[in-house]
Amino acid sequence: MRSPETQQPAPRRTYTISELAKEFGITTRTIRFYEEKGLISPLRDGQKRLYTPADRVRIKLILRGKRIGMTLRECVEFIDMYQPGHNNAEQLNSLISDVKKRRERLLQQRKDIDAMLAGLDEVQNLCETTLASDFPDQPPNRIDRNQL
Amino acid sequence: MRSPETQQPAPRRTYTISELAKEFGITTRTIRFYEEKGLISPLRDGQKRLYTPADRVRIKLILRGKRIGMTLRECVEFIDMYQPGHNNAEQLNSLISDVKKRRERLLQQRKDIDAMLAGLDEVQNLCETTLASDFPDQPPNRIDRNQL
DNA sequence: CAATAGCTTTACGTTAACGTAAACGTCATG
DNA sequence: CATGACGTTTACGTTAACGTAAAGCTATTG
Repeated sequence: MRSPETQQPAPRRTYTISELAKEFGITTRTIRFYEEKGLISPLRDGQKRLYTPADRVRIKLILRGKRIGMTLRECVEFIDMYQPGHNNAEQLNSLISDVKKRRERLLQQRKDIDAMLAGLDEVQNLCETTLASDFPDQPPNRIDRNQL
Repeated sequence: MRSPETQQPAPRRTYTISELAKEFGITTRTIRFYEEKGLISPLRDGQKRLYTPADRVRIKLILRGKRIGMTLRECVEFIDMYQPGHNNAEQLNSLISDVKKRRERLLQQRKDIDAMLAGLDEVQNLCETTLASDFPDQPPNRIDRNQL
């Protein structure tokens, strides 16, 4: 019944620091810095760092947080929300409270983004109509706005 | 025909630095810093700075940019997209190109935010079901998830 | 008129998030 | 065996975005 295909690929794989750096477009210095700050704790093969898939995910989450302007500290806080480890009701309620606050901030950020996107649409339309009316000779490069 | 009501409220009003600081929850130092960096150029009443509604809007836009992790430089770049001043076709096409790049980044950020929001929902659900099953005595504070 | 409140300039301090450089280990390879 | 290619630690440098403090102008108010 347990055919090999149904088993997880068993990601026993590990990564070197430069592999991850290359994959994520960051420097090894950055990865070591994150370790310095306690955001990741890779294994060691002798002196060399070995990164598990879990480490890789953490880095991914960190970079995602950074893209929306979170500090490293906030990134850890966010990631830590995923790790249970919380037992009693008080901690759970506290966590729920944190989640709610963070959600509010994210919703505000999404509002901000939507407003900016709308602004960009306006600007682009204005540019294109201006181009079409003032420079009818060279038609603007066709932009497929439906690609979104 | 031009009844006073149809006229714009004529926002002749100006603001002091501390008024704006209070309104936006920032310090006067921050506002002066933005001026230092060329992001705003308020008028002067003698020695004192006087901010127009336009200045106020710029600050608003700056803070909006900052909320989604833009640097001050990026904020100016973004705001500058709104100011035409661009005449020839080359500049217009360049601006369109910038707009497209910025849009891509914003869309990526929105993806990130949505992913994080989904994660938060999961965490909250987990917390609440855990609370409900492990501590049936004290029911969790009811959270109206439909408020969104 | 002295004090308080609010504004100004100048300038040095601070924190986060790395960059950059030096100096060294280690393993494969021509 | 020397020479890269890759890894390591240590440490100082850098930039952005302000904080903080000092010292002074200016208007009103008790």
